[in-house]
Amino acid sequence: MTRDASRPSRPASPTFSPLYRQIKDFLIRSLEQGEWGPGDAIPSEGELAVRFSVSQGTVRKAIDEMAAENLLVRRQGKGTFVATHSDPRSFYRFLRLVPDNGKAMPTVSDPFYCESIAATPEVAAALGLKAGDRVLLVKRLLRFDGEPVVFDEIYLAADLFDGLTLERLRGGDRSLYSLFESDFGVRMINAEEHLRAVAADAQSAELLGVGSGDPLLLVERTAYTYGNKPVEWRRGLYCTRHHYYRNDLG
Amino acid sequence: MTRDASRPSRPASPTFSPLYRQIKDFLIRSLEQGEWGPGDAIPSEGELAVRFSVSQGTVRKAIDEMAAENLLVRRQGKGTFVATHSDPRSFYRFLRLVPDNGKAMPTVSDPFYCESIAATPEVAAALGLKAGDRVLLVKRLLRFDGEPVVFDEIYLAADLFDGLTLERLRGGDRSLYSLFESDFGVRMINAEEHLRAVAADAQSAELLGVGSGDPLLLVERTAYTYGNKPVEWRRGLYCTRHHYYRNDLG
DNA sequence: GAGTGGTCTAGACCACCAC
DNA sequence: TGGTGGTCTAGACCACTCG
Repeated sequence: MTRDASRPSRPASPTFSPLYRQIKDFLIRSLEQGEWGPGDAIPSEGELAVRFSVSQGTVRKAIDEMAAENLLVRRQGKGTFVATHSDPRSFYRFLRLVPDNGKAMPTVSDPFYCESIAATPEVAAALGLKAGDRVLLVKRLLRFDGEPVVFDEIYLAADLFDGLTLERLRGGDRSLYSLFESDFGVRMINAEEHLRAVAADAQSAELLGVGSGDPLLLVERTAYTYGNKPVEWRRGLYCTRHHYYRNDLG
Repeated sequence: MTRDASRPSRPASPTFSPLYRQIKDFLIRSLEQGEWGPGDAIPSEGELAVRFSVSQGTVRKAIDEMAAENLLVRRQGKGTFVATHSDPRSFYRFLRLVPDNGKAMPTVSDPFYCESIAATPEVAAALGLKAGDRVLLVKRLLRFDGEPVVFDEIYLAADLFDGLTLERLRGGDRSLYSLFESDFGVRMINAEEHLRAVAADAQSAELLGVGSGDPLLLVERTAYTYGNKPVEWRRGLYCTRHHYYRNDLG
């Protein structure tokens, strides 16, 4: 890694970062550039140590942090793998809705609208675009055990999701993020949600089978890919009659 | 630590846990028993290594995990300290409400009720008590910049908070958890929240200055101390007209 | 048995902090 | 100046997985 030849010496540069940090950054850049795809194994710790001319412990620390951030998944005896939304273990990783009776219910996504529109100022700001830029708007219902529970309006930067159509969305029973990942090479890394209580408008009430004016949970989500780049903004209305939004505070 | 004298050998016991795990467990038990109080420094890594007859790296791994779980706080050059709710850095650590305009507002807790009551089945279940056991009920308003935003009903296991009165609650401008920690030796470690959208009842509407039937964010929280023991359950109604509940998804 | 991640050691030096 | 956490090394052995 970037370091002068006389090993034990340290650059006193103001932008100094430790070796394991440089390795981590390198690995993240490699993921960004698709060096290894979702689900693939990355090289073993030993091999990376040789490649970077550092000890295995240093590589380990870099990978440890990335595993803690859900970028990589370690599997003892097998290797270290690039995290993927296609893995059942993290299928609806960002969905915090839980039925009151605890049972894990079959979740079905039912998209019914997909068009290219001009970004509103609100959407443009969230996605780092200019107002009027093209974005894709997807509308869908999420059903738990048949019952409609979430109405989502999903905005996507059009240039990243070129060719996305309602047909492709309605294809398999994968999660949206799984499809984005495999078909468009866009991997959602983390997200931030803003929650509010609002009164149902006529359309949402109709779709969710509640009365107009009934309280709904409004969930606005911005989702980020590598480099904290926002690539999705969604506005979801959750019916919380028989479900709740679960959050663990550390 | 528990391990036979012939060092390199490993007990093949079915309940084997690695050395750093045993050290971590020991440290947690020490915290539980008040060996070191909130804000205190724990012994240095070197000293603990000697005490447990392990290398510093092993102690380090134990402490690393505890720091990641917010049980300890590392400060380079100074030492490792027991986390505390009295520290400004984690004053309202569990409060996720944020004003729309981003400004950090002065948050004021205004308790107006504190009585001992018999636990309802719901409260008893949450706190691991029997229905009818004594619990303390505290009601309070939370104001942001003078404006009432949260109405909390807080239930506490009576035996742990003996002597808690409205006067003591109204004392300083510390957070509740800071007071629980210093006055009753009960430290909140983590919590789980269940969120729903509900319609305001008459009392809540009055207190929060909204219309009866207006949508409010219902936040039910169970808070745990060491050993995942539930010690508080609260029902909060959040007015989300000018504030939102912020959640980061990893 | 070969390869991978998981644990552990003993020792080195650096960066930060307080006195 | 001495003590603390932060980084890094070189090497050992263990536990798990798979062919």
